[in-house]
This record gives sequence, C-alpha cells and structure tokens, in this order.
Amino acid sequence: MDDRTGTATEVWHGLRALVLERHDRRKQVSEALGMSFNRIKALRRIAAQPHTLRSLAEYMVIDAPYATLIVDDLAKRGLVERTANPADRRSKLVHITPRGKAAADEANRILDTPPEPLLALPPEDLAALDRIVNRLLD
Amino acid sequence: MDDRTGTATEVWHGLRALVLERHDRRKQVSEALGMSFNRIKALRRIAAQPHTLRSLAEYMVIDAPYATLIVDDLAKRGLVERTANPADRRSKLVHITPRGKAAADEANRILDTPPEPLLALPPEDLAALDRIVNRLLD
DNA sequence: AAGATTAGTTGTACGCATGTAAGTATTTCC
DNA sequence: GGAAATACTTACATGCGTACAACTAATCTT
Repeated sequence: MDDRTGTATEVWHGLRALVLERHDRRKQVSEALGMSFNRIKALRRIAAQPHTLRSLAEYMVIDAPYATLIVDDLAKRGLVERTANPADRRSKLVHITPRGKAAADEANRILDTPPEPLLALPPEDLAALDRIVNRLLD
Repeated sequence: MDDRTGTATEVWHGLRALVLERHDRRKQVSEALGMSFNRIKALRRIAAQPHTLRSLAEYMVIDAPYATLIVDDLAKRGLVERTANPADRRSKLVHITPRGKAAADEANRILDTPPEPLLALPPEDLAALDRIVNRLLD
C-alpha cells in the first residue's frame, strides 16, 4: 500500500467513525418517533414526494410485500395515505398527511443537524470540506 | 440558519450520503462472511484483542444474554474460543482462532478499502481532508 | 463467615427485516 | 380479444436484535 492509499484508508476509516459511531442519530430518531429507522426512511421519502409502492420498494431496496407492510404501518399511524393513481389504476400513490409531514420534519431535524465539531470548524476548513465532499459525490 | 450552519448542514448531509448510501459495505461484508453485521462487528473487535463477555457487551452496547448468544454463534463457527480468565474465574476471555482471524481480516479488507472517488482525489485535497477529518475526531 | 454483587448462561417473548408463494385487479402486448 | 406482464396484497416462515426474568458460580464487602 503506497502512501496515497494509506492516507485514503485512514480518511475512510475516520469518515466511517464520524457517521456510524461518533454522530450516529439513528437510534435517537427511532426513539423520538417511536418507529424503526426503516419506517422513518420510508416516511421521509414519501414526505419529499408521493410514491407508488413499487417506486418506494425500489428506493428502499425491499420487496413488494414488505413495502405493503411498511405503508400499512405508516397508514395505521395516520402518517401517510393511499390514493388512487389516475395514471394506472393497478398502482396506488402513497402521500404524506399533515401529521406525517410533521413527523418527517422532526426526523429530518434530528438527522440533518450537523454535529458540533463540524460547526466549530474554522470557516476555511468548512469551505474546503464542502468543496471536497461535493467532489466525492460527483 | 446562517450561512455557516447552512454549509455545515450540507456537508453533514454529504458525509452521511457517502458513508451510509453511496459506499456502504455492510451488506456486502455480511454476504461475504455469511453472518450478520453485528456478528462481524464482534468478530473484528475480538480479533483486535481478547475480551470478556462483559467488555464485549459494553463495546457493542448490548446486554449480557445477547453477548452470550453472539459468542456462542461465533464459537460454533470455529471463529472464537472461550478460555478461563486467570484474573477472575467468573468471567471468560473470548479470543480469536486462526480461522476467525482470517475472517476478520477479510471483513476489514472489505470495510476499510477506501471508495474509488477518495483515491481519485488530488493529493492536496486528500491531505486537506485527512487533516480536517482528524480535527473532527479530536 | 454471611450477604451482596458481579459474570455468565438459559429461557422466553416480541418486533423488525427478509424471502417465498399464491392470489386479485389492471394494463400491455400480440 | 386473449395471453402475458405488472402492481399490489395476503399469508407464512425464518433469522436477527432487543429486553426481561431467573439461575449458577465466583468474588467482594463488612
């Protein structure tokens, strides 16, 4: 392993530690909303835009029966609703309810709040990080 | 939200996307080793150094019965062994076997390999990222 | 030495994630 | 118009993660 790969490995290790260990909020948000993280993931997705069960399943990388089960659960909680899809009467559009929107907002608030050390970074470091992360996502 | 917080939020979002979505290897490593990610986490920890069940449970943030279950499973696979703890005969030391070490190495190889975009970064960006990530971990 | 504490195990229970099979309604393809 | 494909649902099975109660063995406290 050359020096370059060594540094990259160290950086990758650090990034994983930050996101998966040091500042993981998945348990916190699950407890706050009283549902599994997978339910929350589906809820946030539906809050962003209505989905058919099929497109939701694709996004979540789950099978159709499990998508049905998750939407059933969210609907039972009053957070989403199934409506007819005018474009294809086989499928149904799942969209967010006001209560669901509030719950999704709360989840996003918890998940998206940057960790304190990130806010404490010198402005030039934060700017550099922003630029580099965006490059990595390209 | 001021500009600073806005940038930090965007960065945090990007970091989460990189680690949790774009380059998540947890499923891959689970399939490669034929065991759940939690088993692999315990295996890697024991490979790094022997642990009592108690210290393993503490590290994993699980309760004692589940620690017993995980170690039972790893032992059944021939990856770890329980030995007497000379310092305290109530407890047992769980240490890695040669086969377990090989499995842990394989898991680490998969998990620690930096994503391609990280390796493709200009050297000065990689160095800056290394410095900033280490600062975030302080 | 007796009682309290600690380490580990066993059993039991429940929710969640995942997969498979089978069925209905609707649409698409020929 | 009939066959095939698609969207969704229902039912069932299994492994995993989490929690709690009860138990044994060893150690610590006083």
